[in-house]
This record gives sequence, C-alpha cells and structure tokens, in this order.
Amino acid sequence: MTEELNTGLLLYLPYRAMETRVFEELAAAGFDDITPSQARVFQRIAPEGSRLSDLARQAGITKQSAGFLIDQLERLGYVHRVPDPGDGRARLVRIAERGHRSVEASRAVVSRVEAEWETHLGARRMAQLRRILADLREITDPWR
Amino acid sequence: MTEELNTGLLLYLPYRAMETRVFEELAAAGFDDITPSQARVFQRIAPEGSRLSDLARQAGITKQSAGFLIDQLERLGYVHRVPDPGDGRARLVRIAERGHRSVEASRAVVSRVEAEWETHLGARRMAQLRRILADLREITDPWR
DNA sequence: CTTCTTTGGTCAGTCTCTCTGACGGGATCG
DNA sequence: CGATCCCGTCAGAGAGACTGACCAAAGAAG
Repeated sequence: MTEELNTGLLLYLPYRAMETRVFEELAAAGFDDITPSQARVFQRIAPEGSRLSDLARQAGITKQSAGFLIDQLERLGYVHRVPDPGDGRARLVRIAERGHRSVEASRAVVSRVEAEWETHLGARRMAQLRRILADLREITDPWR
Repeated sequence: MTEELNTGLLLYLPYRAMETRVFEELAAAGFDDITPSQARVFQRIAPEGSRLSDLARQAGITKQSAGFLIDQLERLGYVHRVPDPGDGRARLVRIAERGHRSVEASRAVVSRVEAEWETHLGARRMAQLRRILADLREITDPWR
C-alpha cells in the first residue's frame, strides 16, 4: 500500500539507512572513534583544504560548533590545520593521512550500498534518481 | 558540472531544505516552541496512538530519549497519554488538539514546498522521484 | 499456580553537540 | 590612518542523546 508519506520523509529514510551503514562498517574497519556530527563536517572539506567558516556554513552549523568538531578530528588524526597563505586571519583545515584512509574506506561502503540500491531499483531508475536529485539540488542547496 | 556527490548526501540536501522550511513557517504560524527532535518523534505517531517504544524504534533513538521528548510535547499541549486498553504496562501517545492544528499547518508547508519542487522538476519527474523513493523504502526502512 | 523471561516505561547520571555573546587580530577600503 | 568587516577562539548554557539500573505487567514454561 502506497502510504501518503511526504517527500521529505521519503528522502530521509534512505539517507539515514546509508549513514547507518557507513558508520557501522567504518567502525568495524577500525574507524570507531568518529561520530556522525564530525563526519558531516569532515565530508565537506575540499581537496585543497577549507576554511572553518566555510565548513560551518556548508554544514549548516555555527563556526563555534564547527571549531569544536574540527578540534576533535585534529586530535584523532583525521585532519590538521595549516595557515592560509592568502589570508593571515584564516587557517586551512586539511585532510591528514588517517583522514585519507577513512575517506577511502567510506567510499567503498557507499559504493557497496549504492550497488545494492541499484540491484533493487534497476540501473535505469537508479540513474534517474541520481539525475533528479542532482537537479533538485539546484534549488535546495544554498551553497552551490 | 555534475560533481560526484554520493547518493546519501544528494538525498540529505533536499531533506534538510524541506525540514528547514517547515520549521521556519511553522514558527511563523505560532508553533515556535517545537524543536526538530520533538518533531521527528511526533511525526511518527499513528492516528490511533502509538506506544513510546514503537516511536523510539521508528525514530531510531532509545526509549529514554523518546520519553524525554514526549514529556515536553505533552507539556506543550501537542500530545497526551492514555492507558493502553489492551496492555496494562503500556500507555498510548495520542495527538492532542494543538497537535492536530500543527499537523494541519505543516501539511500545508510540505505541500507548498513539494509544489515548488514540482515546478522545478516538472510533474513527470516529480512523480518518478516519489515512486522511486517509495520503492527504495522497501529496503531502507526497517519498520515497514 | 509459581517461576522465568520478555516487554513497556521510568529514573539517574553523563557526554556530545549546538547555540549565543563577547572578543582579539588581520584584511580592506575610505 | 581609522572605520569596518571577516576569521577564528573563549566562555557559558541548554538540548538531546546514550548507558545502566530498575519496577511492573504480560507471556511462557514448569
């Protein structure tokens, strides 16, 4: 029976399922000291490094909260901070060695889950889903 | 440029956008004392009432956390608790008068946002999105 | 019917995450 | 140079989540 679930909740369910899977399998792979909140910020770090304020804006939290989380990630060896060559006020948060390994591991989990979804939906509808979501992003992602 | 965003994040962005909109407009309509956490539990209450444990399971939190949130919702007049006629241990959480009004209000916001999305995507792709998500729910929603 | 186990819910304590407010130091522009 | 804006931090407070311990009712087993 197709219940009348609103589209928001319909989006949330698979999102949550993905997040849960990634954390479970990441923990099993030895990255058991990272929390969902930390990961949501970590995920946004650009390859060349990001400023704290940018991360905060993108994650939708205050810069104080972002600073708190980045402090922890730094202590755990996932990131480090370097001075921003272009701006003396700022520092760049960059992914450290352990961070790169965790990225690699989580990428593998994501691929696995996406493959499962594709098996269930079929390749054509999976591609449609991604295309529609990417399109929707234009009006729902305030940051790019 | 279609970046290689993972499907989880792609799902999260519109979800978060929807949630934000609902809270903003709900607050503007006088329901300014409810928090996202409370709402995530509240949302799951069945028309005939739900048990605390069920709500906790569905929201993915412990029953203690759910109890904490339901206490607040009760104090604010959104729900009330009645004994479960079929089980002396249990009590049913039911939506109270103010709760019904807030449901009505949020339903209106959801419809509005969905209409905006439909305008952007087109009716055909919006329907596709909902159908695919409902299908995906079968393997990502542990509770039905 | 008694005993054991499961289930619904609460109490107590703690930790993580988030926010607001205030601030110091560097950049930018008149 | 002086006014202002932006980057990041410090301090304090509150919300929401967890674990562990517990009680009471229901269900299963003897």
